[in-house]
Amino acid sequence: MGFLGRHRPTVASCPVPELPEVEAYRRLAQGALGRPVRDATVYDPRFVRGAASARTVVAALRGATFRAARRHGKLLVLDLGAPRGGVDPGPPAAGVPGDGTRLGLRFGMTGRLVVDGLAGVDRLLYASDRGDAVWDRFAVRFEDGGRLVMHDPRLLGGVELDPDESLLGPDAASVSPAELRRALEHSAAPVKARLMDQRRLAGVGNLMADEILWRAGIAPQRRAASLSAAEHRRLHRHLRTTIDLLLARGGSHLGDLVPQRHPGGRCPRDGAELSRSTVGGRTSWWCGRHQR
DNA sequence: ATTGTGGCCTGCCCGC
DNA sequence: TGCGGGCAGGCCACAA
Repeated sequence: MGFLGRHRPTVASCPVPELPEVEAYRRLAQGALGRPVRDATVYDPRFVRGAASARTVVAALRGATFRAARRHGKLLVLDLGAPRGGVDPGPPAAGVPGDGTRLGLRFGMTGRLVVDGLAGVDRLLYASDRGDAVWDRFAVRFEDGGRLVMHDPRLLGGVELDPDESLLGPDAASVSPAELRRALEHSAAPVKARLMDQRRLAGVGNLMADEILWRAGIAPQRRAASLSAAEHRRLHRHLRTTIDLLLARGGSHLGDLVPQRHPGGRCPRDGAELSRSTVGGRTSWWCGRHQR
């Protein structure tokens, strides 16, 4: 141990919560549907985001049930059903803030979801593997005794009552070519920054952006508006196939480029040493030989 | 309006 | 051996 680059690939072999991880959490959360909530606990008030206070969030949950688990980009939305014996409010109006019918879960970088003791993702990059209850930030206790827990050492995630889903762009897993083009055209920003802008396109984080651009052969610092029609098509194709691949493999860290995102790392395609720089405020790795 | 920057938050690993 | 600093990245406030 100790020589340059030895530890980094090891660390990078653990997932960061991006779209594939949140999709795994969504499936996990389906196991929480239809079960009456006995109580909810906010262990750290900083974990509650948005206008509603921790007290309001807890009040909205007590006696309710989760009726659906949806994913929009990296946001997991749990639709709240009526309290037991109450009048069902009917289908929720997605994107309407303030109606008290939806609970949004964000995982930041180190957040994880645990339902009845089962984690949706085995390990997290930069998150401790220890399941210390110290880092439980929010929990829902069901009448049947089970629990839904959000665990987040760094508090970069959070829960929000009635998150404004209209602020999110189209979901990256189903974005159409025209939608992707609209997210990129006329922009002087680097194409990578635009891909990661959740208002334009929801679901792509730093690791996936590097993987997608590497596969598409497009340099991350290229101005978004400078992409040709052929590059738009190529980027869309690789965006969709990369997401499908990572969903199938089960994690955003399971791309081909990710293991090489460290000093001395080489392009898996042509063997060139990868370049590193900051693009869109994030550390970016790319191949100067084939990404143009 | 768009685009860029820094701060939040903690664990880990480095050099001193 | 301990300590300080850099770094990881999603998201937000803020500046230009």
